[in-house]
Amino acid sequence: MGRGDGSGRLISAVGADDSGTGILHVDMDAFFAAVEILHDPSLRGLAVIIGAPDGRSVVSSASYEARRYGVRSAMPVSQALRLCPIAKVVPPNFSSYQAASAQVMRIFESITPLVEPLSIDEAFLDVRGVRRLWGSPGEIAGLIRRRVQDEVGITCSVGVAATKHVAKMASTISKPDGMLIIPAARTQEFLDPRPVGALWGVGPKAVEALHRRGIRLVRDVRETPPDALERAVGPALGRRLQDLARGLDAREVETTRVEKSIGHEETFDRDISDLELLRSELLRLADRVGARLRTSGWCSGTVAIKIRFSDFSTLTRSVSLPEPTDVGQRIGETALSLFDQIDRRDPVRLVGVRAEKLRESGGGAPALWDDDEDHRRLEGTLDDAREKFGVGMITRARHVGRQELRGAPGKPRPFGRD
DNA sequence: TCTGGGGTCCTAGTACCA
DNA sequence: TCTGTGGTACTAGGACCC
Repeated sequence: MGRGDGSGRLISAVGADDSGTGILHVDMDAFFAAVEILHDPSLRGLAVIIGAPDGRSVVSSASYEARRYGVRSAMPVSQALRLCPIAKVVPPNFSSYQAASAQVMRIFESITPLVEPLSIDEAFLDVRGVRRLWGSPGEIAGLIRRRVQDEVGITCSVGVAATKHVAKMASTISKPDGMLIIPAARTQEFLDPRPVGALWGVGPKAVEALHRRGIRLVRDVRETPPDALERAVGPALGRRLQDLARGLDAREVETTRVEKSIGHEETFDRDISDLELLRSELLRLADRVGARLRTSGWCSGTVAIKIRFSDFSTLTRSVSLPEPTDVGQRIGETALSLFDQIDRRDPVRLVGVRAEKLRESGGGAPALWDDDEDHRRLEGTLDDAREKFGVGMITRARHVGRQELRGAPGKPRPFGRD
């Protein structure tokens, strides 16, 4: 979803030329906020921010009324409230977002089997094979917008183009509640005047590197020699940008996705120096990673930990296991051994555990850690520590909510903000 | 002023082996 | 035996996405 406030919006007229297109990108508008407004109509027309009202939370979603004050996704809630003091802060309710998302995805799948969910609130659709059933891509985009509005009660924006990348750019520009069709023959005309930051994979660092070389527009990317571009942003991104700037994007709409890693991390209410508490948190996170591995039928070949210190510096450590595992206890022991090798110079604000190099578990391992006595003892120890130190509680509720969104490998990955 | 959580992908450095 | 080389695997860190 775009982070914009709707300024600079472009939309297509009904019946606009859609020749040569067939890929749709559908993106819900301010999805989390829209679902909250749906459930509480008194919020309609207000500046709504989705995020925890205290602690170190960031904005998960904001209504367009809040965006007009400069509020953006991923911004600390405290900063958002300074920009927009009248905003109503609503804690996230992930299960209701999941339910709305499932409803929307069902609409997509009733139109074409070629649906690629990108996140909880957006998807690519390939409608090239269903024209005789539903009409042209532009007509199908209109149909989807009407059905999402009528059946779910929220609005979405749709980009229609010949490729995924251009369709996604088009939906972003058409927000909110819009549709933009880019006929194949006019792709270059559409791309050329866009800023480089609009290209997929170009974030703040790449924008800075490109700007330093005078490359500001997609047209500049297209006209820059490949070797100069690769020197600016690296070989892989450089080559990709060459193609994207020319409207070349051979990626098909993929209906399945295999997860490559599963992890959990937690930021504490305030920074922690107590080693035993940090170790307890690592064990708890490892336990949850193991539980998700078993639910999904996967084993992990590598365990990684992430530690973020009070100065926000972050380090990761990882190690390959002699035998793949889905047992939380083993993952936890490995995480602790990595943790013990770290020079813990400063208080810690975040710890994380991740299972990588996933492979099928082949029958699945017994749940040694989730339900047994050791696990209960661990949680008891942790709660004692929390009581003693009074930290680390803010994100538990959010994690529980997120957990409900978690899918097995092969399902779309859910995202933390829309 | 303060920076979440869950992911993917890329790059660079290093180790190991033939 | 020592050195160089190329391929591969592993590890760490960072950028980016939503």
